[in-house]
Amino acid sequence: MDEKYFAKKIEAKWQKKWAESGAFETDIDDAKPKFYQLEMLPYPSGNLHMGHVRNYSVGDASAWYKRLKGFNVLHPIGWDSFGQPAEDAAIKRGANPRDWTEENIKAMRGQLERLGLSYDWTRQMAAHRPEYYKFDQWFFLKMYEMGLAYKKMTQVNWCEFDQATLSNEQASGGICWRCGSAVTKKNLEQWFFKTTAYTDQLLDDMAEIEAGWPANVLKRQRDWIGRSEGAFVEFQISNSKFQISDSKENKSTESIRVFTTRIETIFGVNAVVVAAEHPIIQAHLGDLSPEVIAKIKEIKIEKLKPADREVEIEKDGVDTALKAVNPFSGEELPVWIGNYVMMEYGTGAVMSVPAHDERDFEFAKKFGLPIKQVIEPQRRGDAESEPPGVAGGLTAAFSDYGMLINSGDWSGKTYADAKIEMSEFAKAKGFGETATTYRLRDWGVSRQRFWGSPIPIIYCKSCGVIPEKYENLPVRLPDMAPFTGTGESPLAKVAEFYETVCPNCNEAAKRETDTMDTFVDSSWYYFRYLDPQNTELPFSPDAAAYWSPVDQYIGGDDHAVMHLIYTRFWTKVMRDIGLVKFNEPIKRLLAQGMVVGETFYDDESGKRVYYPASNVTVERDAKGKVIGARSTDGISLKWAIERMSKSKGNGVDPDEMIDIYGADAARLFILFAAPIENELVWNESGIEGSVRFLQRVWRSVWKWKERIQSSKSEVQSEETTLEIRKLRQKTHQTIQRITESLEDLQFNTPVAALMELSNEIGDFKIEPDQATTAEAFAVSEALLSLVIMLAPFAPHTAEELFSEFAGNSDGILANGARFPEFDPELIKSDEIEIPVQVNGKLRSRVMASPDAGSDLLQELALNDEKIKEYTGGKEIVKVVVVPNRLVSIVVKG
RNA sequence: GCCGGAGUGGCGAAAUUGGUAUACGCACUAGACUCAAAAUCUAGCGGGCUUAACGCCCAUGUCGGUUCGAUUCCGACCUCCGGCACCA
Repeated sequence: MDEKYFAKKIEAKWQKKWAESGAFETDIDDAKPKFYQLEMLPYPSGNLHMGHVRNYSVGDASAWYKRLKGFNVLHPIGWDSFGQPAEDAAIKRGANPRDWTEENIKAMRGQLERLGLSYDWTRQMAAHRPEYYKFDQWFFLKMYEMGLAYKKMTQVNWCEFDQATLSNEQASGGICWRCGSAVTKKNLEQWFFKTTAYTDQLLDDMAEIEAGWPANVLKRQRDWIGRSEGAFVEFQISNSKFQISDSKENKSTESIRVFTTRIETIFGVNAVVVAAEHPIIQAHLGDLSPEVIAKIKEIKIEKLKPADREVEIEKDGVDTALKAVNPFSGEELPVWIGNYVMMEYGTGAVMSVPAHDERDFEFAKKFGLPIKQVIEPQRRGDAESEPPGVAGGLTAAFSDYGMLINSGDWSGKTYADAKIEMSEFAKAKGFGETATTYRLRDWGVSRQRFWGSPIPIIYCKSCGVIPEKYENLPVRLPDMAPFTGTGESPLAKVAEFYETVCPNCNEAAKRETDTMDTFVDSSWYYFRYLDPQNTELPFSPDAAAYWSPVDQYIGGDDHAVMHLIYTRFWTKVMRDIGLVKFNEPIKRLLAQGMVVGETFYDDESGKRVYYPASNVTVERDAKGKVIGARSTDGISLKWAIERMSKSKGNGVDPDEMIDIYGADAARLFILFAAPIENELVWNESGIEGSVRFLQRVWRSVWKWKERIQSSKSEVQSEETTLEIRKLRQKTHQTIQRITESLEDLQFNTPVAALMELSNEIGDFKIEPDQATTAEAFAVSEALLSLVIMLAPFAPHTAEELFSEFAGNSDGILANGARFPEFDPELIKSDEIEIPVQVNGKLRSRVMASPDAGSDLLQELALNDEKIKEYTGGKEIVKVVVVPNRLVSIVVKG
């Protein structure tokens, strides 16, 4: 060991040692409990960013901690390696997507290794490799058999000029992002996974994970699924002009079905409002007036425009001249088309109750439709619950609950009773039923892309849609395809790929040329780690039974909805296939905050400029709010906090960090700087503090190591001093604090605790060569505990220092070292300081034994000289004594 | 608009079931060492008033409440951040 701390030297050394000895390769010791520590896998862009460093530093700390606590730890990593950037590189530079991806993986693996992360690299997976995507296809076939994968026509954005499908983003504003021509909708056959088959399970099983998942993630998933309890009600079309003429039996079979959550307001309906795409409108296009047709077109075009969330869209619509009958009141109502009704939700038709729904109110006001109040507050005369402007007619919708009025037989009932009774009535009469609708849709998985798992389906002229046989998997991607960038699947141009024979009749047939959404890969990747070499199954049920579910999952909260819903869905499918035996794959989830950087813009040009933070002074107003910035060379700048990235010029390259400060310092700092769920504003100068801390620990060990070694042969003595007790107390308190924090997934406070212990060791003023055996032991205990507890945060430094104590360089884990345990006896003090308050204000402190009872503490407090000054000549009203905590005296006069 | 979350020094942040507010770090100031600088070490570091020993007052977004005692609990308000959004 060198007297000076050289991060580079020891980091390279230990990384090599770990790799050679397979230190982090997973093995199963039956005597130990298991722990599956998982972090979200990266996309191999070629560059690690600070968000990754944060994510993986936390995961690594957790994995190290659990190993030191005596768990069999599985801590794997892999690559989400299918996706658009590889294809873009192919389009732009003619790169081969596979080579491009493999090179990036190689580069990023190097970066991860330089961080010294304790992964079991033998279990690595990569989505783009056939041995992995084979099982995407395997799952697809299973789901097809189970009726969970199906094909249907849907509308996609289509550019006629480019002959290309466009994503919603690419079709923004109704204009093709590439050529500028108008976007049309095109019907395209797409494959779907039936996520909606598991909607209720996805909601109800949240109860199983409630304790371990952040509340806001569950809430967002709940909102996304959007369960809504209500009823369907049929409104018959009544005017003969629009009856379907070719209906032989009954001319009035046509009806509009609406979905409502407020059936009890049905006597207040003034119109049925439908979406412009509603089938009834399509069916009667020929019967509608030219004005109505024009309006429909207008509304449809408006809908294509990009949604601006800040601006509320003005209500628009038109009376179709159709009439429908309110089945409760018998009233004949107009049927309107409204731009605020969405075809995608419910039935694409609503009953408009302006008195009790804000949107309907706005619509009625604009078009002068009648507004009839049918609900009044339950508590009359209570100003707060009164509807707005009730005396002279409503001035706004009254959407609270209350009693029914103007509602025929139901007048006078409470909304809750009426809701139930009216639903039952509708069902009995055959014009309605209770219903639950959801916002969640089936998962469209077809992508017209090259760089994804091919969908294992064959189209045969005589047999139709035929799944590929299991023994023919994987359906391999060709090496290359003509990339036109038009959005049409490149595989459709590779005859060697799509030309095949029908597994059924052996006639010539054509393969599906779309590939799967990359979210498919990330839905089950962490089960592949459990059994990465399996060629028959995605993983064996036995391996899954031992390691899964995941004990701890860590990743960015941008995946709170999509990825984490898909993977929950996938687990339920795997359970139904028989691969796993549980409902929920992830016990505990930690959503880590983003790493952001300060970004500066030139005030005049508005252009982004790069300045190191040290060359910029940030200007704040009196309240401390940032109002601007100025560079040292006098240029006025605009200041912003933005997600770190190279293109924004606020990015920090992890390699550069490691090069300057070392991986340990970078990791330590990123954990120390802020609670893990907070956003972290990267700040360069803070990391130097971490380096200083590591150097101080290093020097302490260096200073004491010889004395500690020599003390090992000395006879232990019972002799003790105040200094020794103080140091040992701090040591054991620190062990307790760090253990509790890590169990609670806090990573910033343990680092602070390590620093405090290090400071305490520094304050131990005895020189090593004069230290007694007992003193040397106390220091040894403190330093050894410090070093082992440092391992989750700064493993290289910890390993190097530990080998000084161990006398060999096998490493912490190989030596069987364990996270230290604290001794509660040693945490206790002989004497503690008890604050004394008079009338709620701190006036003095008295020293007492921690075992001192209330009477003794009261006596000590009342006899304290300073306290006497405050109590003298006054009446003592009350004395509150909290043993071990404080004494509070109340006086009068 | 609806639903969450958060406001503590110059900055990132601590604070157990309500019990000594500001731990730890950054930045800053002064001193020691040095020919000098860096590094390191020592001391100081919420605001104010007296002082220069002690001490006192005010401070956890604002206002109020409960309590011997509130950053913590309750009510109202302000500000910021995040999610969702014509979801019937």
